[in-house]
Amino acid sequence: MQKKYTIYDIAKLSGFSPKTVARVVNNEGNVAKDTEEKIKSVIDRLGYTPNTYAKNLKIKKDKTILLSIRTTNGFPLQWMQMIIEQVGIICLEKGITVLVEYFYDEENLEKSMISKSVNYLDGVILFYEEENDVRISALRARNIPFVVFERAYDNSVRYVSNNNYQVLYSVFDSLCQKGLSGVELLLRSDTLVNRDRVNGVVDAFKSHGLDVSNVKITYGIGNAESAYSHILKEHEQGDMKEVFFISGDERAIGVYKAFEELGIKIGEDVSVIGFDDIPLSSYISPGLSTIRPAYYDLAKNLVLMLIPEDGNDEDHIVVPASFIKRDSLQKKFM
Amino acid sequence: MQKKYTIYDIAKLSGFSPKTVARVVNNEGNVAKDTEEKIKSVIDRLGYTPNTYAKNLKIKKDKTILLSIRTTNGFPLQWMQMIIEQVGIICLEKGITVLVEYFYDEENLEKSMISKSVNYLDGVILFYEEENDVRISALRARNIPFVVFERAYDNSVRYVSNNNYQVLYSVFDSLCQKGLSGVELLLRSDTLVNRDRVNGVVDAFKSHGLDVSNVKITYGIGNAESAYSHILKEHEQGDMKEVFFISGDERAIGVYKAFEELGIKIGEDVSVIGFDDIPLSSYISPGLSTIRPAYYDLAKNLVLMLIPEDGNDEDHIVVPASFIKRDSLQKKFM
DNA sequence: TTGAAAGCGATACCAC
DNA sequence: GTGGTATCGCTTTCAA
Repeated sequence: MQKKYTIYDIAKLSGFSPKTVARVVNNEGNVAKDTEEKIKSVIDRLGYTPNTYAKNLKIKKDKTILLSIRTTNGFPLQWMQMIIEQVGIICLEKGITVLVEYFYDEENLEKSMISKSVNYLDGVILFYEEENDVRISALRARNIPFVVFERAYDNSVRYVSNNNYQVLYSVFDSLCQKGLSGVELLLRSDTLVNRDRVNGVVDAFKSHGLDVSNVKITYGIGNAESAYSHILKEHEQGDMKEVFFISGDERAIGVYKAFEELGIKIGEDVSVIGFDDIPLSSYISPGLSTIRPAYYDLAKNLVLMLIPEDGNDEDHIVVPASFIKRDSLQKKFM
Repeated sequence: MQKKYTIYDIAKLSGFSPKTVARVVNNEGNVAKDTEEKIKSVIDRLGYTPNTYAKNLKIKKDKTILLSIRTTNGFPLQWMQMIIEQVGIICLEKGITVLVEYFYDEENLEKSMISKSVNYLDGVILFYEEENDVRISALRARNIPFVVFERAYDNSVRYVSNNNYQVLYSVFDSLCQKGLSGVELLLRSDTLVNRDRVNGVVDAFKSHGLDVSNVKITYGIGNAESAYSHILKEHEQGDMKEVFFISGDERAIGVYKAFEELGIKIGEDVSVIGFDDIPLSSYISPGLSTIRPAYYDLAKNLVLMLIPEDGNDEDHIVVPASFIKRDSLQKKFM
């Protein structure tokens, strides 16, 4: 471990004052070309970099945001990784430091950055908000700005979300027009996000004068396995709709496996529609029709909510997603 | 925005000195029970938390590591997310702060934490090291400890890796014993990791006295799409092996799709083996046989290399992976 | 068990 | 263009 140099070391060795060194380091201008070169050469020689802590002590300059990810839902899902990557790229560009934290139980809150670092954090992005989320009360108590991904339970909480209602409405409006008889929605649980999606579908049916009983809603489909066994059971009971919407492309794999075993052809006998458009969706066979969130826009808005640039002051931002048609859709819907 | 309280505010309001407040905040002991209670109540009332920058200025206390992820390889892959999550959980437990950074081109190095924050970082975990990686020279120049995931090009660089050679050797040793005639290895490119894997397979064949020409090596299979089209082309040319090892479960989807179109039955006519054991692998049909890295152990060792606990001083740690047999394996190999 | 005072490494303000 | 100096909030002696 070698000695860490300070601005005073550079000042002494270059023969100028600490303030002038600071001017060079921070590109403040008002420095003679000659002076600048001399100072720079000393800096390079010693490999000096400013001490982050000292720099931010007097006046906080660096921006830092935290991604707080609840992990109780089991395996990390790919859509989240896609947003995280976009957030990372945007923040690198803007010089914002990104922290991540996998929050997995309430007792860990005190170990969390949320509890420890008030002055440190400029904002927090919360994934998987729950009702009465302990993270939110902690953030409020500490006055740390935060934003939730997907519509929040607490309406006073700011969020960025997909246009769940609208995109589902528009997809099913179009399918109804093309003769859709009925659909089953396979969902994890009765969350706000899913309520929006359900309402979109239901309203589309209504707008076509179709009976709402043609929309079958099934909760408890939290992973590919439960999707698989649900379809098998349903087939046995002989109560199947024509189209299956499954909230999460990863889980669609379970639906595919079930239909394959049953000898039912996806894209011919039935249609399957997912949500997320993860990379694998175009490579399973038949290609999975799905709803593609605008990952970059979602990420950008999440960051801007915490570190606003000019006049961003909306509390709720809804980002349009798009429908990607692939072969899992019956011909008549294409 | 409310006023941020300092240790002096707490001292004044509680009637004790800043030092005594510090003793309470940091659980240093040697404080009268009564004093402690009074001070704590003031702290709670005002929601005081220490200023991270001031705390670390005099003597650096907080531990911070950076995950540096190169993104030129396209979509984020799930295995990486699985390691990141484990790293996050381990660090939360240990009170280590985790930064992530998506590094996507050389020019961004100067914006990177690697360049900016010497005093700030206790260590860096590098994903997707390349030959003459600019990140490594920067880290060296700045004397920041780092570790690479998977065997490094530069042998003086510390790394944590899967036991690529050994696990492939052992898998193919067993398959050869059960009558394997030939295998094709579908790989992205000629990296060290893949060389280890290739050598494991080749040595297994040799140890059974089999001709090495039975091991066909194909590079350029970087995603599901290229796997798909490669298999189709190969079938046309009539040059197919019996077993396919594809480096990355996500890409196996392309192989599945191709065989399905060709009417070739995986698990009967051919076998497919992946690497990573991501969640979807058990739900595609037939279930994908694959090699499962010990994600938790990998993560733990990566963290310990940077923040050693007691007597960790190895430079290269190789973590055993395990073979998961599923239905994509022909019966004779089970 | 408690407290006073020096110092960490930058920045900002004001001189020159 | 350049430099002195107080200051940020906490920790660390060292005394009491």
